[in-house]
Amino acid sequence: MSVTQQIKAASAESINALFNYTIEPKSILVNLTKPEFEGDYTVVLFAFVKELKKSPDQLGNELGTYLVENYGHLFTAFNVVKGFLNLTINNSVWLSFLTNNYTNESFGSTPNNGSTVMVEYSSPNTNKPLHLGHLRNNFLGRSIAEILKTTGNKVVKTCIVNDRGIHICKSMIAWQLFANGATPETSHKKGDHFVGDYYVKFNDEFKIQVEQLKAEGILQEEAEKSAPILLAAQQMLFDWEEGKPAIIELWKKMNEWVYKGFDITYAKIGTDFDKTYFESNTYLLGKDLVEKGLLSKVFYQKEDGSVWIDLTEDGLDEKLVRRKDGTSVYITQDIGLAEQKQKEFNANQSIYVVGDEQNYHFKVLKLICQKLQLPSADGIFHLSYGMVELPTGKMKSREGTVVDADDLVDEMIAIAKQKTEELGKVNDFTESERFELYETLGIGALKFFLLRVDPKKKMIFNPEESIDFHGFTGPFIQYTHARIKSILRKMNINPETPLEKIDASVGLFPLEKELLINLEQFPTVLTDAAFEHDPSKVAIYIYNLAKTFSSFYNEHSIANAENEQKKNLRLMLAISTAQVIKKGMEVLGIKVPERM
RNA sequence: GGUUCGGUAGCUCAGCUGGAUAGAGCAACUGCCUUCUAAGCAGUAGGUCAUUGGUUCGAAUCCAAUCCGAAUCACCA
Repeated sequence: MSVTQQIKAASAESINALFNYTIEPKSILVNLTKPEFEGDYTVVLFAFVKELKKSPDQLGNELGTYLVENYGHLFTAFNVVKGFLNLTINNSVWLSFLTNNYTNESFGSTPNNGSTVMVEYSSPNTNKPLHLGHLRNNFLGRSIAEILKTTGNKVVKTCIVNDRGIHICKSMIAWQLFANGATPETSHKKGDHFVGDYYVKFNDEFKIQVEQLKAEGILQEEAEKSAPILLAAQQMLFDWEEGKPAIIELWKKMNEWVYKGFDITYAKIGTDFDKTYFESNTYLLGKDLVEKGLLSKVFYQKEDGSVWIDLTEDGLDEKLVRRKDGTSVYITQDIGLAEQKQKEFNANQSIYVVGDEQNYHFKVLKLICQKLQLPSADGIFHLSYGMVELPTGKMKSREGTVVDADDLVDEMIAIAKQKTEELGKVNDFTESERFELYETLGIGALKFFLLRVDPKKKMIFNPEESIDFHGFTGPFIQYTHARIKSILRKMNINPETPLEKIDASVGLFPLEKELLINLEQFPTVLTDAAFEHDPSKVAIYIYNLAKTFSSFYNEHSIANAENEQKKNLRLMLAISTAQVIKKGMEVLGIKVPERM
């Protein structure tokens, strides 16, 4: 039980004993005491003042007295300011916490809770390379999966590859028309970029053809529908669905190029999946569910044969689930895939990491699944995240305003290299050690930058200003870790080094206590982050921990502590901090170096 | 137009289940490397928490209205 929980429980018990009045421990508000007051934690009493018919001061004094008298192992002193009961925690609480956990690798983890969670993320299209938006998606998905793992869930990471459809055919037709048989190898390009270039090429050509048609007096709208290259792409999609061998072969070949490219990017940014679904295999799923829905009258058929669901009673619109020609639409595939996943993994929860532009879609998806009474329905959770925008607005692939993932990653690594070399700290590193460090720092800075913000909120990225390495950043935290490791190396301390038990009378300086209070909150932060599906909670916490350590480090010497007891205390604090930083950064997918 | 989300320091963001004088980082300015790594530390300055009204002991936080911005409401995915 965390210290905060203990305070709540003790307060509830005490109020019951003193006033014969029952309150839920959860309903008691406990905060950290503001620095300008004496004490560690503060119980806010206003909520109970009226019910207990006491003045805030009276209540505070009576409760404080009772707590110190009966829970002396927890509290040593109290004071009351207005309606705030400030409590000083017994140092032995902090010391036993520290000695019990400073080498405990599972500190922060929750035991297995028996539940299985699926996390679907990344979900790329195979017609263009990954961009900054995908990076936010990948980092979020990966991090949420790790957070859920450490908090006791079995996690299955999945990816649905959008490998078919008109957008794929667009790059295929452009390649046929303009490539002259060129391949990624002959043009020395990464496969996903190579294919993406033809997608751009399609759009360029499309625009030209539309202009030509307009010059011939055809209206814009009509021209956009009848541009020959678009018609060719549509024919190609038809041929693909028919299984025409030449088209299938081309489709396979081009997708292979893209996958090779993705593999390189994924390996670099640390993305992986337990199960990958391909839309070309799943797009027909859900058709039987349409039939079932018609039978159970969840769906209805219009005169033209198309099938719909009426969601107006739920405050939404009517939604199509099958076209009049019998082909299924996006939502139907998703319903089918949801059922498929349920059959395969029987998960308690299924999290979809998808941008907030699809909020409506997922609302509808969940609602339809519930109406169809699919067992997976209630477990559907859309982890909706905000778009990454440029100062000039939204990124648009067609207008070339996207920030390419590979370019950005390379740039970050290059900046890390430059900054590190300027500082001259790695002169004795081998070539491969250096390269590894630059990757750790560059990618760490990028991941932290994208994960430190509340996922729900859109965020702005300015390509003109490079991502910082100072302050509230990944490298600052990595640096804190490296400094601790450096101290331990110099003092010849390793994980097996036994440290003497610390006497309760040792006394704690404010910064030592602040560090302890911070460290003790780690498990709570992880469970909160899991509950909220919010890695930024962890990022902010780890930053504050590193910041507190830096202040502590500057104020108090470890190697030259006042006495042996203090030296051991500070060593334990340092070891514990390094461990929490490492584990916290790990769930964010960020490595921490031993040296930098 | 309907629905949903957002507006906090010059910039990027915390804080939002109501609690003490609204916090960080960047940028600006002052100090601190002969003592465990200065990617650091300590400090100064910077705010009408979009606006107005309401709820109450107490509102950045809850409610209403207004202004501004975004997403979405496809037989696209």
